[in-house]
Amino acid sequence: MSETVQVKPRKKRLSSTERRAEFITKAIEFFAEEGFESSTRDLARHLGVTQPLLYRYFPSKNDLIKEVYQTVYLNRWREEWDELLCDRNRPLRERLQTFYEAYTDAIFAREWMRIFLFSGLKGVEINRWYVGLVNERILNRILTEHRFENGDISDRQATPEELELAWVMHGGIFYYGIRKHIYESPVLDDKSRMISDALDVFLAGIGAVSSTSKN
Amino acid sequence: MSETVQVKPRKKRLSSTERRAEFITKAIEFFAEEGFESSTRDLARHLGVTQPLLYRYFPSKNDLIKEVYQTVYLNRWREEWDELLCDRNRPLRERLQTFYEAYTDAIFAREWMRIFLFSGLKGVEINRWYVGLVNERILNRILTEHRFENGDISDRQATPEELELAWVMHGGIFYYGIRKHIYESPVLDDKSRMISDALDVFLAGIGAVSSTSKN
DNA sequence: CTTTCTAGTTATCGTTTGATAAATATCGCA
DNA sequence: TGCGATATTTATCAAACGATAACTAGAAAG
Repeated sequence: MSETVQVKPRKKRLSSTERRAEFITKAIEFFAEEGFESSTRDLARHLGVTQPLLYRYFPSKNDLIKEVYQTVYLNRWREEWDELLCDRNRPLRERLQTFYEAYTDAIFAREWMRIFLFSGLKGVEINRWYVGLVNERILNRILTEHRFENGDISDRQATPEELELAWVMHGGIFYYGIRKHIYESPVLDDKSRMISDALDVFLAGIGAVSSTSKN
Repeated sequence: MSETVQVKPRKKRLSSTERRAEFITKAIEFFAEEGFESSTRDLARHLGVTQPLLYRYFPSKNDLIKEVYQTVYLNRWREEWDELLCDRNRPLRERLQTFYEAYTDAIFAREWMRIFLFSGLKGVEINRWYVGLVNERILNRILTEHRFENGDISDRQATPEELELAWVMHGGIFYYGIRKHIYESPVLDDKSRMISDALDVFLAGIGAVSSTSKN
């Protein structure tokens, strides 16, 4: 008989922190697909290890989930976007196109979208925090920049109606990601075009709305 | 001692089918809040009965969940909306305002929104079916009616770009419900105003987009 | 009042769950 | 090569899970 060589697909042994990071990365994949109620045994199978090993790296399932949240939510926002949105050397339309293309590149990932909604349904704190971030770092800035570009030099706040309209625009773009990654429904391939149209429509409409007072 | 009267809070005994319907109604409340992974014991507690009783009305937990889906999804669409959207005696703008106010009255309910998203994340068939319904009975009709009102008598299909823009509008409105019932974030109180602005913006922009061909 | 039917409860089964302890395998290093 | 440290597995626990069977109560029919 030909000698059967025992193929060991064993990877190089990683340092403790690297292994931990690998576990979190794969836990994100797993929980994004199966939801956070899935069992630690199924998770361990997805990691290719036994279930009790998880408890050497994380004190409890809930602690692991918290780390998943942290990893998914944090470092998603890029500092350069703050400057981009406020860069008055470039026309607002152009800034918004650049921003939304980069932003949706970052968040329109299956894992991020699904974990965002899973955590939203659970009502966890970090989700609410993120909604506040969108409000302040994106929408209010857009409205401020729009007022500036249209010569409104009063430093008034955006009206609730203006803010709502910005949310409708933002939500319309965001819903493209929901349709694609949650509903798994076909969407227009050309994401840039979708963004472009959404922005055209928004910028054309925002002036009319903010200057109109309805009862 | 004053005689302690045994207060029996027992309701009138319902017929089997009525009781069943009551269980489903309360199961919708429960699952909408806690998710479908929650235990039948917690559900029974919410119903004020013991857990095995559930199995007298439903063969299994999964069968109960299916009935919850059916009840929540079905009969949500009103036949009159089909006629409303296609009623060419009224201006499209007015039809859309009436429709979206009624439609959002129907779906912007905490239970519906949450079960819709829970089931969407699980990828159940009925959710995909509903997305198709929105596509055909709302968005494609809106685009057809818009073409008609603007004198485009060719019976061409809507372009993918036009359909996408309709989805962005619809998604923007829908996202108002997500923010309110999933994120539990404050939204503009005046829902009619939100719809009105979203429609103004959409109808102003759709013409420009459909007549523009970008590479 | 007694009988009958069934909505409802109590008791319990086998499985799965999160978690722990003890045993083993494998690496880094002298 | 052999030793100590640590990564990983095997074995196991108590609690919670979906589900079933056997018992009980309470209304309806005679």
